Amino acid sequence: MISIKDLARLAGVSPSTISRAVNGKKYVKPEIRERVLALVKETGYVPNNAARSMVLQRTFTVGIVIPDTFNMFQRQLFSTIERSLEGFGYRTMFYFVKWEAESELKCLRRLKAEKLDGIIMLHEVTHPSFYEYLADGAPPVVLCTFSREGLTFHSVHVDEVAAAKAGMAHLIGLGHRRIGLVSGIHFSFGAQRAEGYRAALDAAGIDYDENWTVFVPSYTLEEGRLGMKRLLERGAGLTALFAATDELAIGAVRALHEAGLSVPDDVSVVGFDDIDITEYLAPALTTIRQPIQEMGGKTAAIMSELIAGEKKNEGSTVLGFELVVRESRRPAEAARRPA
Amino acid sequence: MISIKDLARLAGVSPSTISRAVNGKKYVKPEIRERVLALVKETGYVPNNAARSMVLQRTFTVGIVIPDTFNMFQRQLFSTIERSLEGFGYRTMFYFVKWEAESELKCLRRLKAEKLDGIIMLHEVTHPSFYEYLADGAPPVVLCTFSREGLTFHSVHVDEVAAAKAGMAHLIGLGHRRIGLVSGIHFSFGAQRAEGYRAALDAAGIDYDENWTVFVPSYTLEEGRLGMKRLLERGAGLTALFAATDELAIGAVRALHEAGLSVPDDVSVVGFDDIDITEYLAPALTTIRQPIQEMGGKTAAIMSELIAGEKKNEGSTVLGFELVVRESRRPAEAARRPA
DNA sequence: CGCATTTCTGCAAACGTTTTCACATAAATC
DNA sequence: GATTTATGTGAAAACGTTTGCAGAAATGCG
Repeated sequence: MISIKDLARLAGVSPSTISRAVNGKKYVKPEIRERVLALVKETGYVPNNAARSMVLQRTFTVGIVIPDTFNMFQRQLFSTIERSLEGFGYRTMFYFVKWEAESELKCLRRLKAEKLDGIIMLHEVTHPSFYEYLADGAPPVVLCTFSREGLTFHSVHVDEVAAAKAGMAHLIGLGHRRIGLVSGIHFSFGAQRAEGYRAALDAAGIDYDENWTVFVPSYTLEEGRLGMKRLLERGAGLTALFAATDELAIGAVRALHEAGLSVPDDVSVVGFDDIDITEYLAPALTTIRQPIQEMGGKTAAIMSELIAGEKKNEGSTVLGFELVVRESRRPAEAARRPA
Repeated sequence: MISIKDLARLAGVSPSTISRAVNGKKYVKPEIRERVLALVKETGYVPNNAARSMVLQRTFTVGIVIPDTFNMFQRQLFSTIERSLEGFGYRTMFYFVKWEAESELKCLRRLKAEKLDGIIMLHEVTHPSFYEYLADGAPPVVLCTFSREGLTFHSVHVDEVAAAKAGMAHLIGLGHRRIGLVSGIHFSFGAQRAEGYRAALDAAGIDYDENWTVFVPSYTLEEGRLGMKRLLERGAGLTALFAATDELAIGAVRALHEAGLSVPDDVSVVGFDDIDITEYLAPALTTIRQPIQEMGGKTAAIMSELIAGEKKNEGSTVLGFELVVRESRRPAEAARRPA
């Protein structure tokens, strides 16, 4: 692998001049610049990142911390962020972390070992020392899809409680009274969406029954299926289900089918996120759309401003959600065989 | 951010000793090692990666090149590889590349700028200079999910043609004769699966009709839908469809539904890959399973051996596939209304 | 033409590690 | 007790860049 010194020797100039030519600095004689650039192309020389970040004390790289089991929503989101960040001239480094203290600490060590320009959290870590680092020694931070009260980070997210309420309001508006919930025990959005669920029932004057809700350990297809099975075993006579994510909803629909029930003829289902696949399902899923493009773009833009020092490292950006009505719901009176 | 020198001053020893203590080398007095390690924990010191890779001339990092539009199969695959690589003590750096020469060249530059220990290709790039680099100046390379004839890289993949033939044989065995194909124009697997499709028809003595096949520009849900729509417009009376990926299959099923046709009552559908969601769909998708765990594990293992210098940088590992029969197919005589 | 700018160039220091080498001390061997 | 061997330590070089500084050459201006 060729270095700047090799190139300097080849071009008959000093490394300093090569550096200036390659980086498009002023004060390089045009003919020399040309010669150097030609040589660069010919030899395929690329400046070594490690050496560069060593002296510059930065990497032009933004770290993205994301659960290693990231769901389709997060997948679409991080792609948007990555593309957006690229537009701002930043590279992206992914840190997949598991739901374990050890994995979080490992991630933290890796974060510290790099001179990142910024960190985007797409994952709500739990270890206190992680937030300690973020608040203190770390480069600029943006939390995306969640916020953390009491801490002054920038965050970009929707109003989860209100969004869940809107989904529930839709079902209630269709005449449903006995509405189930499948949510997860992890991440604050799980609790917030459950809170929206309850608030909507309260607002409609519906007596809340513990039998209607189930909390699963992760937001996967399989957990959605298992959660719905548990709900079915209780025989609570539900005519509708609110799922905290589209994945859970898809799993739940499968469980209903396996039990011989139809969606939406027997049970209506509403999901959350509006991932790509929802509109290709049978039935296409009614869901709450999070504005993925906007979220990703905004997150990247804020990060860019933060790095440039044009913004203070705090503030909350709350984006709008949208109810997307598709095929998986039907008025309550049409429900033939409740679950 | 604290450096090794700061730590040396705090501990009252030289940086050399700190380095030895932190890296668990011999020749450090036990009590000093203890004192240093305590100090490391207290200060949260983590050695700087750039400086480290500068002197070591390596990064303990494997680069993974992957399409920025990676599908669910690739998503599951790279997670497996990442986890596996972590087990071998390697970090992972992702390079998302678009289907454009410029994007490939950019990726190439980034690859060169880093002193990676190895490169795993989950994406079949096209630019000649990319393969030139891989063959020449690059660290060890493993191609995963495809191979490249004439070039001596290690590759891990299934026999695509045989796998497609197996899927087709299943449909033909069910009595289907008029079988459509939706595949893509990019990546060699698109052509290979189409080749298997044709070979199966030939073997069964079925006259191949150009109207039965369509090639789409990418392997997305939407392209599957659009591809099937085009097929439907031709009115070729198909009783079955073979899709080159599960995503295409899901999109195609949607198109059939939109046309008022039932899967599998009117048209049987077989996909390829066996991504997670296939078994949760209605109908659950019959498909060819690629052994994702095994592929990822094998790829990581080979990479690890390659880095350790225990293996030559060539050779092909062909893994087995498996037909997974689910609900999306039915004997041909049962087909009520062909497409 | 003489002087003040401006443009160009190279030297050397710096970034934060690891490791070789030389040296000092302790332990083992005879 | 003298020699060999093992253990512990620090100074210094090296990795590949960028950039401040100083000096040289070219240019501008009266």
